[in-house]
Amino acid sequence: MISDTVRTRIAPSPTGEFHIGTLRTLLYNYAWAKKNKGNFLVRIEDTDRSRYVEGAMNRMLEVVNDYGINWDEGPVKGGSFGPYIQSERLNIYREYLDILLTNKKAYYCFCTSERLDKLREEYAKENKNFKYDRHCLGLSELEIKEKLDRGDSYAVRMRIPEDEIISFDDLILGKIEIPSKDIDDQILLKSDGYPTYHFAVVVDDHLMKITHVLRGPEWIYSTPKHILLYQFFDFEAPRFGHLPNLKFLGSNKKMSKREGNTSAIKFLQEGYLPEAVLNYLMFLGWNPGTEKEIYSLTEFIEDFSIEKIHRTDLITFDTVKLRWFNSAYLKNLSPKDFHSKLVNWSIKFNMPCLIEELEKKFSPEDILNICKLTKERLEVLSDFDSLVDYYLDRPNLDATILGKYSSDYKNVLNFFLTTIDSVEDFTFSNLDELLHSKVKENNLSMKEYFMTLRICITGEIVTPPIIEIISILGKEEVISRIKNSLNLI
RNA sequence: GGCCCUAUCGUCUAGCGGUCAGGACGUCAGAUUCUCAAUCUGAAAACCGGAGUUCGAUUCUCCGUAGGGUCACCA
Repeated sequence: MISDTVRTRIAPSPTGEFHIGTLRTLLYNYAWAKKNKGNFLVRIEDTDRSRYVEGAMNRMLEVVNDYGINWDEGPVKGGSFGPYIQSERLNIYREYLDILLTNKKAYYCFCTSERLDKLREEYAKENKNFKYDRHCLGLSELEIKEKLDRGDSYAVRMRIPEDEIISFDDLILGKIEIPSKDIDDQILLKSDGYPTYHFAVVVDDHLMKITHVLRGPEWIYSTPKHILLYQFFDFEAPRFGHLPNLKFLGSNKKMSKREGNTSAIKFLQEGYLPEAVLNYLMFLGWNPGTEKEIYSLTEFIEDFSIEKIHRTDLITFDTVKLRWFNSAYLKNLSPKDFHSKLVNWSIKFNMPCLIEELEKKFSPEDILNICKLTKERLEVLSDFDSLVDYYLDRPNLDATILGKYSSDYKNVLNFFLTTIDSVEDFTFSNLDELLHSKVKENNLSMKEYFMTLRICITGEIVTPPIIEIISILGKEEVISRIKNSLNLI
């Protein structure tokens, strides 16, 4: 009997960057385990030595950690079902392989890759589906022993039953039936002594007591092989659920590096908040059936259910909507939290950020004000610099732009110069009240006056409210900027 | 090509035989404080096609069509 405790896993291969699609798969598995008060574990599937990338495992674990996901068992951390790295479990696989071999559920194959390639060519010529011709199945015990003793290179294949319908009840797609005659005698042990994915995954999921497997759709067709292996061993199989693939907008193939950013860590580097990315990812194939859209991880765990996962083939990863989620999270931050996220982001990812320069020049209080004004206006943290440069540098003034908003900008600037010069208490509320009433009482155009001031102070036509900005810059600086402008034009 | 799977606004989706087919992003228009953003209001925008079942199909069945997946000693 399979364990009552729900146990799920994510099993990445250390062959490169942790994929954003893998993060969604992880999220669903994690949520399912946590919803059921179960365990979620990380296992590293590094049986392909040719694609192994040094250091990739640690980077992957760090990414998962950066996204704020905690796993209960895994490499480094450990657990009672370890080791959690497949290359450290070779003796275990060998042990289980021997069971299959003695039960004649698997057989040695001494075919060379040359022979297999030739076979494939022949099949292709006749437009037939490739299936291993079981050339080595007919070998006698003696022949096998001879070849083994001689040290011939070999692989081990599983013996797929001749004519059965293998069916399973997919948690998402429902009943799936695949005829065994369409399935190839899958290699279980490669000639380098490492198991293939199909073999290792079954042994490990069983030994690690995995109860539910939510994975990408590319596994649908190999699930019968896994089911068969469970049957060969007389193990109870976990429940499988196959998720829809992710693609980029405008493409109809699953996300590839060529088309855009597929690396989970890069989103954080670009200045997306982990919780925003996670929130967006939640909705790529799942929906609570209500109108709630902003989900924390905890809330997601609460509402998540496998039944609500969408049955479809391809889902568009839409960066525009991701940006919306991110800006929504940014807006919700207090100025203080925004500030610390910004600083931490800049430090962690070694991203250049003007916040450092700003802190040298402005008081902590002013910094928080700058944060308050800025967080409403950016979608990703990396946009920050482009929104605050005028706090540090005086603008290069362009008289033609000034002329666009006022035919008499010198007068306007002189008006502000004298008015501002007279202000004693240089606070926002005071300035706001004073400047507005002055402009009004002289029956002047608000737009003309404030736009001219804005351009003079910042050099931009789009900024937060200009009076907020001058209250932060301070009287001295503002007067100096206005005087400077008057001299230039 | 064989096999498996899928099909609602541009995108993510709600819908589980009877709905003015709902929401969100995006787009457009209006309101609003000095510009912008935000906010609020409103608009345009979808059931792939054809048969069948049914009093009635977006919903069930079949056939097309389109798309995805898979056919490695990769995962």
